Amino acid sequence: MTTLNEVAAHAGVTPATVSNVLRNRGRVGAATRERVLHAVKELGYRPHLAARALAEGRAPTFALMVSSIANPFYPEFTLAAERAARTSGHFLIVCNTNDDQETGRAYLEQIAGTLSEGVLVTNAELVFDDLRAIAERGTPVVLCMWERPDDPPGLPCVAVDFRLAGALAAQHLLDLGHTRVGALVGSKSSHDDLSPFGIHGARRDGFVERFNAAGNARIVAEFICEADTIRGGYDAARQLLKAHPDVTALYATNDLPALGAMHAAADMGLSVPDDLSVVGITDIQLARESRPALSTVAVPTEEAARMAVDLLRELIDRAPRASRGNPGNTGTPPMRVTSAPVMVPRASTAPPRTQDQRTRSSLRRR
Amino acid sequence: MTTLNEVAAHAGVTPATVSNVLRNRGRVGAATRERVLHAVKELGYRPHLAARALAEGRAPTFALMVSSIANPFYPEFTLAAERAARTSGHFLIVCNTNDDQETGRAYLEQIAGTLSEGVLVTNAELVFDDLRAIAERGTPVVLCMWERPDDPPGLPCVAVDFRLAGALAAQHLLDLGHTRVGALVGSKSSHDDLSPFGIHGARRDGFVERFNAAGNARIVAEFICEADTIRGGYDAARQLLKAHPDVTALYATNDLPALGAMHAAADMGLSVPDDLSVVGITDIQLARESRPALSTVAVPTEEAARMAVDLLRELIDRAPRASRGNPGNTGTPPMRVTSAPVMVPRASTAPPRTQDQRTRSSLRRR
DNA sequence: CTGAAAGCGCTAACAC
DNA sequence: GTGTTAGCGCTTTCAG
Repeated sequence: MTTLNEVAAHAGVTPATVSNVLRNRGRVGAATRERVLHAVKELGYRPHLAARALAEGRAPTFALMVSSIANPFYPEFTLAAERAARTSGHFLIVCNTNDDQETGRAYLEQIAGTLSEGVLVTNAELVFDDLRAIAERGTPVVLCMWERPDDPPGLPCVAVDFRLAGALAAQHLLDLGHTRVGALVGSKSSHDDLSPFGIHGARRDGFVERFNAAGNARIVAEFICEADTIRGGYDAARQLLKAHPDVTALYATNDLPALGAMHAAADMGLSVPDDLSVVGITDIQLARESRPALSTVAVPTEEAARMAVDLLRELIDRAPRASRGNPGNTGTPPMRVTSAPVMVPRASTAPPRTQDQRTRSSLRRR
Repeated sequence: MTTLNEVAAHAGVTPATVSNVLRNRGRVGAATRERVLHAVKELGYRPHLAARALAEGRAPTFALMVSSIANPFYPEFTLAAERAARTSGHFLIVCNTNDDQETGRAYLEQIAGTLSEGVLVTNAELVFDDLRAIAERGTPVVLCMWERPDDPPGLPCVAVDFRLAGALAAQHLLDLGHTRVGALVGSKSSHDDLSPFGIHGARRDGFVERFNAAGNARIVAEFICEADTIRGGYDAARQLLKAHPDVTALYATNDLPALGAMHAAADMGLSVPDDLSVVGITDIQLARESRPALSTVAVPTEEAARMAVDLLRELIDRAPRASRGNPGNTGTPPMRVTSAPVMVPRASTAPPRTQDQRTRSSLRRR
């Protein structure tokens, strides 16, 4: 490994000068600069990032906490976050918590402020208290997909109006003429300060409110999705459809369960969208690629990732290492809100069949 | 931020002692150990990983290079790799190269050996030379999904027998009685020392060889998949099916294109598997979750990830930081081969229709 | 068993 | 413009 010192020796200057030319800091004479650059090239010098991190008091990485990168939403987010992070020379360390509090805690404990300059969190519920602690200790933290702009989490965050997303889904179904629908609502966290519907409370409430506002329509049933997966949606949808065969549409608070609901419908002999409409939330890649393509409320994932990284950087700049350890600015933590979600109608939703169409189709079931 | 020194002062010992108790190194008296531990707890001390990295000459991270984490194979691999890495206290830095040589190079240049103790590479083609350079410089590198066990890359690697995978897919189709099939072969890299079919050469050759070995069967057409995506498979399949409507089955060298082929079939009025069988390779999560579920050759992804991480660690131990800069052991680089891929028949493959069934079905097309 | 001292590779004041 | 001098926080010989 070749070090700054070696380069300096080779160029007949002092390490400080080399450092200066490499980072365009102090003014350096054109001649020496040439000599240094030459030596750098010749020796194949590459700065030791860990050493630099120590000296600068700041590491060139962000930690990104996700519940599981296997859930297709997160790779999309991760990709965007990484791109954004790279613009300031930061690397991204992925931390899969698997929705396990201990794992999340362990990551934060080790990484925050020591190997990572800041922390991006997509699933804050489980480690909320730890995040507060980290933040108070002076390491910037940003919650990346806060679901309720109207209810700030008490930490810096980027919020997406998921209540509106739910409302848009409801409106879409209403517009198509659906009056009896079922809802599959995802719930995993049992964190107390969240709605009884867990982390998808806002998505659920937005849907319910809007749908009920239409006098003649009703939400026939709500079923909890045990897991935010295709399988979870499949199981929940089967139950719901069995218990309430008269619904003409299903709303799911996330795309994966919505996709699962489509499969369930298919397996029960219902054709989507003719017999049953299905609408989800997020617009992950797969929603475009499923058959039929999933109607869903698109959420600005990339924008959220970019905003989160930007916010993180601002926090870092605002609280330079000088003030590390200080509680930092005591004002209310900043919140950014992304642009609004938008309904993306695709092939999984259609007007409900008329009564006798339904009768016919019902006969076909099972 | 509380440092080792502060803990030491608080405990009335010297930093060396604190370090010792924290890492169970030098023998420390039970009493002092207690005192130190107490101080650590009281002050909320957390070791500064960047500082430790510098002092130890080794960073607690691995870099994982992937072409794009958005391709669903990689998250699965990443998850497994992260788990394995954690067992030795390593974090994973994800490096999305987007199949761009410059990006890959930039990552390696910066990270390898300075912020990462080792490099895991899933897609070596583009940065092969750089990897060699890195390795020679003394930073361990492992290629994670080498496709041809019989043709070692000249770098440490974990190989999966993809030729066999192709053969298994062929055998499956043969067993079902297919005699006229099409092949969708993925190709992206144009690296010279690879087959004309790019990085999927082994998968293609294995299939072709086995299929042709059955005298009465033939591969009617091979089409190149421009992109290793659902869309790429969709486009290629459409073309192939249009040009060769008589094939009864499609083989794709990866699951995503296979999924796309199923969609293409659906859009062309062909039912899978009745009119057309489709088989892929890998067995990504999505293969299980598609409708119909995709028949595919399962590749031991998790095992590969684990083996890769293990191998990387061995290389690190073998070439301790003392010998950094030395070419290291000059023998031929180690290669590990995972257990064999296995055919997983699911709903997307079936025996071909008999002649008049086909005629009927053909009429339904368009 | 514990302390003292040197140094990992780099940056950052400040002097010359 | 360039060199000098201190560290960053931790590990690690080597003495005591």
